[in-house]
Amino acid sequence: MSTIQQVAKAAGVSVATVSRVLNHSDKVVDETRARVERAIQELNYSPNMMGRNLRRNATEIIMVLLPSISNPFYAHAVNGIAAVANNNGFTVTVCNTLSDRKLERDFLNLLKFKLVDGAVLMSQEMDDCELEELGRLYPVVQCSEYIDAAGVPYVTIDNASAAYDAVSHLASLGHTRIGLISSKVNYYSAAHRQSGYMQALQDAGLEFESELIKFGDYGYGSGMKCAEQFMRMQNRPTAVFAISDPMAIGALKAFRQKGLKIPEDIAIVGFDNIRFSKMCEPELTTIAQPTYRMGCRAMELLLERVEHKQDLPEKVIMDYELIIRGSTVAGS
Amino acid sequence: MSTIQQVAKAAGVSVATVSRVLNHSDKVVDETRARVERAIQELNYSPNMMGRNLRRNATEIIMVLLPSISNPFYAHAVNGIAAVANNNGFTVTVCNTLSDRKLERDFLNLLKFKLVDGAVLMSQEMDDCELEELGRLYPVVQCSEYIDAAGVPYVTIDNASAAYDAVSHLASLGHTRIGLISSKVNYYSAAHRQSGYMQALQDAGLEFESELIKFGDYGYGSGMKCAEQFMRMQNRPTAVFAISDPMAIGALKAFRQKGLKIPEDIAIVGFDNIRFSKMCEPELTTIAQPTYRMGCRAMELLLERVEHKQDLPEKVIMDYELIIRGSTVAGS
DNA sequence: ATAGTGTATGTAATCCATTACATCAAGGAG
DNA sequence: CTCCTTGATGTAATGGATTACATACACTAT
Repeated sequence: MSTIQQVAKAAGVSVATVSRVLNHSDKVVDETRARVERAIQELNYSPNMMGRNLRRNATEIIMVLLPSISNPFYAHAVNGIAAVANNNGFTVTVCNTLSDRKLERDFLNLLKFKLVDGAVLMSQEMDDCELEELGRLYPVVQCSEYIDAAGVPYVTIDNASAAYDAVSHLASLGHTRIGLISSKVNYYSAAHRQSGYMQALQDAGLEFESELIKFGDYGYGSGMKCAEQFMRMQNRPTAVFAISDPMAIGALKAFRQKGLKIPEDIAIVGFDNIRFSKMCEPELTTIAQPTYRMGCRAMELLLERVEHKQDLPEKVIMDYELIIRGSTVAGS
Repeated sequence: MSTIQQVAKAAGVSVATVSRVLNHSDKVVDETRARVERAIQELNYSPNMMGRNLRRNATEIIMVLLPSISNPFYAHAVNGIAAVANNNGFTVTVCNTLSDRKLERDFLNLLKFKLVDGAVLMSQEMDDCELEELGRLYPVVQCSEYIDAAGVPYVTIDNASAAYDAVSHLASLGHTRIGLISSKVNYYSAAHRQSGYMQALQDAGLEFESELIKFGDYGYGSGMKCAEQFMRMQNRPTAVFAISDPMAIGALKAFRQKGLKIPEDIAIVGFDNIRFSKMCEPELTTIAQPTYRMGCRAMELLLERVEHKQDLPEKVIMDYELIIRGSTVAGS
């Protein structure tokens, strides 16, 4: 590996001149520039980023923190984040916390240690206080999952309203016992979706019973288990809203295995519109978030913070869409 | 942000002593160490990694390069990679190339620029020569998708043999016209699976016809399109082997939409055993790769290269498993 | 001819932590 | 009592690039 010193010597100029050729480009006479560029070629030189970063105190790397890359929901958001980042000369790196506090902390240390310039948080294990401090010290934004109180900008949808629409859709189809498959993990989005569910029941004049809520972990398997619990009830629901597509699909699968017909015997609504929601049978009615655009928007907010050190705690609420398919209305 | 100098001054010692407290721990008397640690606490100091990395010429960060985080197949491998890496004090970062050569190059520059210590390649856009050079210059290993000729270590399964088993399974069920859904992208794994398919046909005494091969892009949608092509044939196959699960599931969906019964009218085998393969109807017969363990093994190889600069081009072939489910044998 | 202006380039400080080598004190051997 | 060893700590060079400031030169205006 050659250094800037070697290039300077080879070109017969000072390191400052080489640096000028590499960067600002101003005030270097053509002939000198040519000599330097030739030397760079010959030595196959490329600047050592550690040296540069140390001096500049910036890396132009952005980190995306998410709990599990195996959840396809995140993929589109990451693509949106990356698109905007790349357009602005930043590189994006994905860090998989596995919902582990210690791992999450390790990754966040990359911010502290200045190894990344900023972070997009797609879900966090930390509490409001920690997040609030993090937001004060470093450029971070939240995307999709968020904590409002922490003064950290976020991009999200109105989860309560989306859940309200999903459940109202079921109610409008005549269902009077509507189950909820929620999450035992205590995410705010889950709480909001749950309160949207409650509100929709109330507005439809339906009775709420605690038995109607089961708790999963966002995965297929847990959806199946919740469905089995529903089927063991004497007075089982005729419709179920699951706060994630994999849980909805797991439930759908379990119901069908027991011989129930979807949507005749039981209707199902999911959340997130993952690709597979169109592949299962019947296709799944679900809420679509504009994940790609949410990622883009989140990255734009982050860029403002990284570049201009602006720290208005912006809040962006994006539109969602209820996509009606065969799991609630036969033949659609 | 405080520096080591400030800590040294606050503790009334030299920077060397502070550094010793931070690192080797040898030869620092207890009382001094206590003073330094108190100063570190008070100043809320943590070492600047850029300075450290510049000096040490290492970052303890490992990069995983993959074409698309939305393909669930990669997630498990990444988890395996991360597990081993974390156990050894390394941080793992995932870089999403979107199969874009330029993006891939940008990410690989992180190696050149010393911003990461090594890389696990899960699929590459570059040609044999570029890969060979990359392997000579930096610690890299291949996982799953690989190029043999480049002298870069790899962990994989025997793709030809796996495809052979899949197709032989179909032949043993009595199918005589067996279609293949392959990839138009020119990955070696696709070529190997295709040659396993050919070999199995030959060994089963079946005729090959070029019409029996259709080409997709690994995704659901392309699987559906291929299935539609098959259905337009006068003499359509009674069984199909797809080299990815999403394509298999897409095909399954398309066949069912046309009223075909699976597996009675047409049997389907996929590849990768993604989670959905158990969620679709009927469940999908597929080849399972030990993805998590492959990730672990790849990371172990990489660690040898990163730490001991060992450069034997090791080749690890792992076992796969044919998982027989309802898409080929009713009721299983 | 002289002062003044502007442009191209060089010198050296700087970012922060690590580490080879230097120093100093204390204790042991002769 | 002197010399040597050992252990603890300090001094300063080092890694590579950036950049404020200095210098040198050419050219214009008077």
